[in-house]
Amino acid sequence: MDRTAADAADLLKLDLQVCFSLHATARAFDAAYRPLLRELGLTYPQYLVMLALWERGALTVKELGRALRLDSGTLSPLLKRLEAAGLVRRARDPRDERSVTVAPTDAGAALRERAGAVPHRIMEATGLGAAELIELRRTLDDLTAALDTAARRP
Amino acid sequence: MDRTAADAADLLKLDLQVCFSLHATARAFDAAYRPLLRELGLTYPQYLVMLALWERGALTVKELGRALRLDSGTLSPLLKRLEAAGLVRRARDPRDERSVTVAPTDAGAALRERAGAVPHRIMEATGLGAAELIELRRTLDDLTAALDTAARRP
DNA sequence: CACAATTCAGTTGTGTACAACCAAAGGTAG
DNA sequence: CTACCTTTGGTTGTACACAACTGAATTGTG
Repeated sequence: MDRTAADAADLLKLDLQVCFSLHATARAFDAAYRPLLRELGLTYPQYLVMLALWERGALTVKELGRALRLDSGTLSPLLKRLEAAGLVRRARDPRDERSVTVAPTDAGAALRERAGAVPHRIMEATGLGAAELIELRRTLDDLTAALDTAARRP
Repeated sequence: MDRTAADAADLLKLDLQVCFSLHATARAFDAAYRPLLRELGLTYPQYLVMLALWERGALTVKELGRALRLDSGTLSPLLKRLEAAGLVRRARDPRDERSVTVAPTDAGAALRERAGAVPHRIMEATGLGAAELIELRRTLDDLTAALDTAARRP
């Protein structure tokens, strides 16, 4: 294989390598969060839901799904586990019985204090500065937007 | 809240936002691969296994796990599904009966041709050039390494 | 040789993640 | 008012992903 052919083959492998690296990093992040969240009795997606509720008070399942990019098939059982743990309350909206409003209980709100140390410890583990993290986030969001757009025009 | 306090709060949220963006991008990549791989009857992790086998011929479960960063609890059922689909063959290594060697069948090898178009179509969907993809991959790999190192020193 | 420690694949249990489908509630055109 | 359509949350089925454990095979050590 000559130089040009080798380069072309490498190029075709690039997307795969990026996708693979992406999954590896996502799992490494999970592994970093896991022991910290374990002390709170939360998984990472459950932590995301609690963060959204701490920030915005009460949300419907649909609003949570849009904010976290998760569908009802993922959220429904997750929210039932959080409810069973006594951290959130679920109730049909009286004005639209199709909607279910999710809100933190007192115990769920109290958990916020104990969760305060998590972000700092994770940021340390990344070994990156604020500027680099901001740049990375922008790159990832742009990439997600491009993939979403491509998915809608097949 | 004054400017400095707001900046500090934003900084603490950064790791979360990066981690969230990371998961979102990983899922967007999955969604981009899904319809292409569906035609081949593969999921993305199964595609990764087949790529490794196409490249290197035959690997033990342990070698696959190290290459793809997956453990036996994930690989065992995945490989059984690939075997049930007739794409790979599994056999105990006669020289070490603990090891299981996985190799593509003729059908598995033949699938490589049909998979040839996948990388190009994904790369188009990312909307990124080679240089940007290379840079992103380097950033992600560094980040994974930093998180792995931090995980080993708690 | 005997026997403890290690390696390797597999199993079980829990928790995402998504597609496909369902039922109830609400809205709308006729 | 009725028939249709959309919205919303839920359920089912399939497939990762990992922790914890099991059991067989191998290796190391006295």
